[in-house]
Amino acid sequence: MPELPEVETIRRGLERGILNKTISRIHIHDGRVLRQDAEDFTRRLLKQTIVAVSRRGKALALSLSSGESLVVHVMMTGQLVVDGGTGVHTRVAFEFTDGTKLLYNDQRVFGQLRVVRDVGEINYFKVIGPEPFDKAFNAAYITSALKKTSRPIKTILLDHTFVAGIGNIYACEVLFRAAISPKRRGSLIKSAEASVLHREIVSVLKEAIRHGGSSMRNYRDSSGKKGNFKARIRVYAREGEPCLTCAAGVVRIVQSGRSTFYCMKCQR
DNA sequence: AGGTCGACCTGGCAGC
DNA sequence: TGCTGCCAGGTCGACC
Repeated sequence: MPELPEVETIRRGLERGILNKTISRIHIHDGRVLRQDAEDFTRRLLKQTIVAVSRRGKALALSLSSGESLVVHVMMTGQLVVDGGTGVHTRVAFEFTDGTKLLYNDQRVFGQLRVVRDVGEINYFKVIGPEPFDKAFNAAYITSALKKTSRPIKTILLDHTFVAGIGNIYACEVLFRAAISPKRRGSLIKSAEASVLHREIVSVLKEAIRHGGSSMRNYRDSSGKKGNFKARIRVYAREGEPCLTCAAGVVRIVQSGRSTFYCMKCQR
């Protein structure tokens, strides 16, 4: 599912929907999404108040009044829906003392929920690279990181140790807007191009957040709504359709086992 | 050590 | 209709 803009949209929705609410009951319909014993999970969450909702990369952390955190990674098909009706893919349901609910739905059961004392216990938080909107993520950082690798730039953008939060859709969109071929080796990216990459990463992600993210299949925000950025997507999943710049056909290739969409004429 | 490739799951869709 | 194979917003560990 979701990449940074979608997870950020969920985070904002949760901030509106469940901040300061206290968990009164937990129903675990499918324990496979838990990364710990169900009993331990429940015990550490019951009677806890949600005091903050934060995001790092594509992971969410709900801070609890106990000082612990409920970390949720929705992976491909997870959804956190406030006050929705239970469906076939509801894996965990949280009830609050005011009678409202938060559902964790997940078709493919790839997502993970875990209560930790400190998010630093989770490997994802240890290895993840800078947030794209952080000062530490800039053209100089990009230039020096790319210099060291021969991997294709598309694969590098997907590597969350390089930068947090970019997934398959936005990697394709960023490269299209930067007019850089997804096949270009990192070490062959010039520093002027690194500046363009930085600018496009920031602008595409910000634009996507403004539009509530992209829904290709499963993504829904915390109120169950689809994102609107799909209408602004220029290459992702548009194989065979005309490039919006030059009208040549958008092509699909496979890199590191994942689909890449791009325009061979506009992206060099 | 850097880079690539399944495995983890369920379900929708195209093609026969 | 019903089967088969392919594809899907991610991440990790096993391998070369």
